[in-house]
Amino acid sequence: MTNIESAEIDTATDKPERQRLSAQDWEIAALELMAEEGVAAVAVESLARRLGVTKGSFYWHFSTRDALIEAALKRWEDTDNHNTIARAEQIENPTKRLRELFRQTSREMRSHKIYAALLKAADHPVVAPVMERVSNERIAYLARVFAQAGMTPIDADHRARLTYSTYVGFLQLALQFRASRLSSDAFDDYVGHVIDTLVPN
Amino acid sequence: MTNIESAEIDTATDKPERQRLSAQDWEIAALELMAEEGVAAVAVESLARRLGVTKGSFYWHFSTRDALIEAALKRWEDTDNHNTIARAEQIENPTKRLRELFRQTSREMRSHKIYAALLKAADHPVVAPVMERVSNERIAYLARVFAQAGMTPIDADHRARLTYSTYVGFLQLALQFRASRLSSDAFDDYVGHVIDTLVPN
DNA sequence: CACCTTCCATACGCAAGCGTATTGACAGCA
DNA sequence: TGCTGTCAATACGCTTGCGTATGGAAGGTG
Repeated sequence: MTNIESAEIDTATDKPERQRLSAQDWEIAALELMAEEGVAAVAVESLARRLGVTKGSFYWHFSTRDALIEAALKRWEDTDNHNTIARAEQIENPTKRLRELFRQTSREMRSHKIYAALLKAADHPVVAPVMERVSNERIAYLARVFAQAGMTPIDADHRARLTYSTYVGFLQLALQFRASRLSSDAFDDYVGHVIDTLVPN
Repeated sequence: MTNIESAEIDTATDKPERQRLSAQDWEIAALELMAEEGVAAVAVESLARRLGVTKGSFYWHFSTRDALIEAALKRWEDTDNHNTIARAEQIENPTKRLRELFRQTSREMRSHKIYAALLKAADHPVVAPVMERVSNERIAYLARVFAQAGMTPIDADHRARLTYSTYVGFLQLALQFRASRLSSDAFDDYVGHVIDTLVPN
């Protein structure tokens, strides 16, 4: 309707960006929404509004909603996810590496928010395999490091599972209801306690 | 239509129970469905089908869907929930009580399934306060016991949070994707490791 | 037996969400 | 300038789920 003007004024929502969109744009927006409001909130028309367009655009880029979610998760798995382990891998000493991994994980919420959102939607056929892959990879990695730190294979395996459960549980408790939300200092203190309890020696 | 016969034959689904329903029946059925398929699956018409009636019945007992969920959760909180702590309370020695609490929790899935379902729906305005209450109660209880077992107040608090996170995380990992599902023996072994790691002495 | 209360069925309106079909705008290139 | 490919708007149909309105059946009670 008012397209000639809107090329200049262009306040679909209020952001002056607006150009034609690519599949990537949709995927990124989907991840953003997922982090904030969960997988269920990633609805086609809702996302479209958010991007200042209509469904007509979406279905040009993706054949279906699940296709978008799948693509978005692939992107997340390939980027946000891989880096986490890769960065820790640089530290030689296994024990130190574990400590650093803990502290590192306790910051940088973005990727964790997405993981928490996926956790709540683990029954969804598209996210289930992703979660299974990611979680098992991480647990296996932890087990390797615990073993390197001197634990027996079985103990390392158990400790890895325990540690990862703690991580998952913490995400829920902290992100969901801000009830058990700690102050920054108290939080560091808590992380310290966790490290002392779970990391050998 | 075929009501005269159905009083005798009565196979709405296949269970020969069928009588007129009470609010309780709906609440219990709702909890059952929640445990199996999550809060989102608790839909009025779906539940009605499950009970062999129609919505007409439901809206006589409850004014709204949320009212049902609220009532069901209240029931859960009052029964399933209270017993857990009460039963452990009988053991004198704090350390032994903790061990027993762990082992006890590692069985009897029913109530835990519901808790896991609630966890995934913690953003729902009706379940949020329930979860907040229940979780905080349990964490506070754990902290008390850890303190009784000889830890300093601060450490007891941290350990309680850590322990409860482990519980929550385990629920997710175990119940959601059967990926990291263990055999019965291996599971007992794992629980042993958790106890050794988290329970003092 | 008449009647009232309790429980339930049926039919409807409404919103959200997915997916389809069709048409339009615009950019780049011939 | 006209053609073509890319991205987007509009309008539609379908399903699911909530809630309402209204009438009917069945059991107890006077």
